[in-house]
This record gives sequence, C-alpha cells and structure tokens, in this order.
Amino acid sequence: MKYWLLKSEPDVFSLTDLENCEGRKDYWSGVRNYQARNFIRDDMKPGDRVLFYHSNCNPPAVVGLANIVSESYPDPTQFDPQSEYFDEKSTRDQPRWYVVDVEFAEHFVTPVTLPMIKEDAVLADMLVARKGQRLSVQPVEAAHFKRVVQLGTNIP
DNA sequence: GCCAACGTTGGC
DNA sequence: GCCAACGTTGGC
Repeated sequence: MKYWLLKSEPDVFSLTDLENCEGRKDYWSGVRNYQARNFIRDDMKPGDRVLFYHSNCNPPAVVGLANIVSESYPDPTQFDPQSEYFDEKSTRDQPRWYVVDVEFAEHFVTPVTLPMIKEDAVLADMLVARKGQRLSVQPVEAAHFKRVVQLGTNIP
C-alpha cells in the first residue's frame, strides 16, 4: 500500500464535495501534468491511502482522508469537446491522461494546516511544504502519513 | 493582487 | 536541442 497527497481547490472541488458524490466517490479528473499523470497511471493502486489537501485557500491544509478504489483508466474528460479538460491530441487508442476512483474516508477533527506541517519536526520535509512545489499529486512517506493522521485526529 | 517557481511552447 | 516567452500554480 502506498500513500499520496492530492491537492484540490476547495472552491472547485472540496472534500465535502467528494463526500456528497454518489457512492461518496468520484474519478480524479483534470490532471494535465505528466509527472502527476505517471503517478496516477503507473503507481496508484486500489487500497492506497490519500491525504486530501485544500490549496489556494487560507490556510492551505490537509482536511481529511480518502482512498484509491480503482485501477487507473483513461480520463474520459480528455475525449469530450465540451469539457474544459478536452485534449485534441488524445485518442482512444493512445490516451494521454488517466484517472483513478477516489473514495471519501473522513474529515479531520483538526485540519493539518501548511504552517503546522512546516513547524512539525517530522513533517517539515514533506514535498508539500517545499517552496514552489506545484505538483498536484504527490507521493507521501508512511511516517509522514501517520504523523498527519495523528495531528488531524488529535492524537497527541 | 503580487510574484516566485516551474512547466510548456515554439522559433531558430 | 537550446532557450526566451508565456502561462499556470498557489502561497502570501
């Protein structure tokens, strides 16, 4: 099992939005960065755990947990001319972009904010704490995942 | 709203 | 294949 951090702007798609989806899950569409694509396509597996991070808000924070619940498959939005994620260079035979299904797990009692992450001795070297780090899909070390969950669920 | 970081594009 | 221009992300 692996651990990930997924970024989402809460104004666009929040953890509550995921919770309110049919079946409390949705496919993670719209990733249009090759490094992030490769993580989704090649490395994500059902059962992997997800830190759900709200970006572009104040304060940015890991607000809860989700789970990967499918293998990767081609992102349907890349074939849809009506979608903002349409990619005319994608074909059904050779899709460029992939998704996985992500299922809501829980809201944290205490959101783990970016300032908290930067202050914490264990978490300070997380990718998300690094200046200029824009990657929207990030691998997370097991120790980091465990520590974020501790803070988020008020375990001392 | 500013701007640093960084990915992408396209001319050469 | 280099690199300048441009666009986007996202913290502040």
